[in-house]
Amino acid sequence: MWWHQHNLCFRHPIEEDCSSGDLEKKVTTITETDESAESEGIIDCHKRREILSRRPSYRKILNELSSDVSGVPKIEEEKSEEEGTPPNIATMAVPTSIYQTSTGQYIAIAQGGTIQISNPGSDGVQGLQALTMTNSGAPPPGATIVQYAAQSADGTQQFFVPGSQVVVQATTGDMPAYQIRAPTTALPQGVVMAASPGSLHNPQQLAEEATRKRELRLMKNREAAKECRRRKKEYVKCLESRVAVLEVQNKKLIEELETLKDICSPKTD
DNA sequence: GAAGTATCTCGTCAAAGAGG
DNA sequence: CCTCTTTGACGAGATACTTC
Repeated sequence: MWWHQHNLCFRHPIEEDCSSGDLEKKVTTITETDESAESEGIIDCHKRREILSRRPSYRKILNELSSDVSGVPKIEEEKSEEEGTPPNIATMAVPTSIYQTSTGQYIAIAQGGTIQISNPGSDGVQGLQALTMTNSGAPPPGATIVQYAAQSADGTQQFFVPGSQVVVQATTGDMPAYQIRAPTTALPQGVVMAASPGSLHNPQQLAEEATRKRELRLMKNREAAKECRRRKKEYVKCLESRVAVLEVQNKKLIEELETLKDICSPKTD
């Protein structure tokens, strides 16, 4: 595991005194002793271990590197795409339509089927969430009416968007979830069905809820994996460029050493 | 061109960290 | 303790490259 080496870098020998078996599975033990370890006994070893044993993320590692070495780019907190202008930001600049929900959130529907949801409390881009309609094609002419119901007891909210699709907002926990759905054929367009918690006792509905939760989890993990891989690539790139810089530095130092040697011990003919 | 192999990319799962 | 996030591991499919 490549990150084990990073743990080696961050780990302090004092950890030997308070290390748990679980921790040992992930961290290679440093055998050499450190004189300062004893003097630092005052420090809460649990706290220390907590800090040191944390599995470093690519973002943290790279930011650590970037603080040490100038010229190393930092991985930003929220970077939607690597090169160029992120598509959601670009579309955000010129949204086709902007709507406000009953809870005060703003929804921007851009060309290409991207839906952006922003919270009123958030400033600028940070509160934006982008959703892409998978089956978004050219919206039918005139289909720009948004209809939504008042928030139900469980926080579920639906509203129609162009393209005869439905955005379903389900506020489970503190993170609102949004889904793009085709409206059920049984319901006339514009009629909103919001499931109340009491109506979920039906086994079929429970199964549907479980499926929905699973799909949401998979979708989130899919995106997380993409982001993780992007960070990993960036991190590897960063390391490679750092190696290149250090090689040049090393070469220069060797040359300098040779020059100094020549000066100090001139050849006698 | 077909077959085989190597490499890449992506989705998913599981385990552990992080935070409330 | 629970939920969410992060990331290594794994498998499947796609693509590139090589050999015949």
